[in-house]
Amino acid sequence: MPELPEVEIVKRGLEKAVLGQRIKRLSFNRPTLRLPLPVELPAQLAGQRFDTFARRGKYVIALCDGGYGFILHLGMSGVIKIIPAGEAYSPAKHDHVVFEMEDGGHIVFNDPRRFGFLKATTHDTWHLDNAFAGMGVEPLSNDFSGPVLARVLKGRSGPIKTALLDQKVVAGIGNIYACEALYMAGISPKRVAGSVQGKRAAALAGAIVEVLGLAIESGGSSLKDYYHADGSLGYFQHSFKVYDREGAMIDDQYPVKRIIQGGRSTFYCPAKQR
DNA sequence: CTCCTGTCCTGCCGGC
DNA sequence: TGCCGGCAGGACAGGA
Repeated sequence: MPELPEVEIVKRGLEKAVLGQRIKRLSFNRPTLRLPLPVELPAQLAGQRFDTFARRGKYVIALCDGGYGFILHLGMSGVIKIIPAGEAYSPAKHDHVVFEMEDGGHIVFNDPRRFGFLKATTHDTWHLDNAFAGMGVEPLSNDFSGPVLARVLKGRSGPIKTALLDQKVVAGIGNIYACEALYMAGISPKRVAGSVQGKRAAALAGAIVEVLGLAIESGGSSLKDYYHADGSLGYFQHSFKVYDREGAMIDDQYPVKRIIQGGRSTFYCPAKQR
């Protein structure tokens, strides 16, 4: 579920809550998520301070002053919960990873479907991790533009919607924001990806930047200090134009349709997207 | 290379 | 009320 905006909010929330704070203890409540949890990590991180949080695509990178750290992916259903110092932490179902901070606060990774994972890494090597090999341009960086998008789409014969979900094309876009950006740009999800060039590519790049930026903004502003009352980070109220709105009317007359592409739902408004 | 399918796992919702 | 099928925001492997 978490796409780039939600992951960005998680990263900012962690910065706000525990940057510079010392970890007292890290514990795992099961041996494996999507990948085995790194058994060496609790010993590496005990007593260390968080000194860096970063995001690349849908990944959060967390590093400590001792040089060790981890790369986190929230999968489909993962959330980070922050329980501030002074509040009691009561373990909940699917709390798989628990950081107990020196000040008494807790950071918890909860993931019912267990598609998420956590990998050990270091300050010096995290950027070399396989997770980032071949990953596409960061859409909110200065490196992203219409011409750049046009270049990575060139020659692709599959539909544009499916291409946008490929993390090698653009980093961090998932099913929701692929649908929303295509709607905003007026481009049909069924259009051949390679035909999104020139003006269309510029419009789509602009729409991607806008829709991701707005989502981060609304997440940041609608969350008190970036976390919910229950402490969970990573979800916030969105208002989507087409996603999950099959049958809704655009301009009171054009219905939103749902189709399947690459085994996943696509929502779009045929009358408004070509 | 690109594309297509299946798979991992739990929870929730709608229909009967 | 309960049971069952379908579907869910992701990513990767394997085969064509």
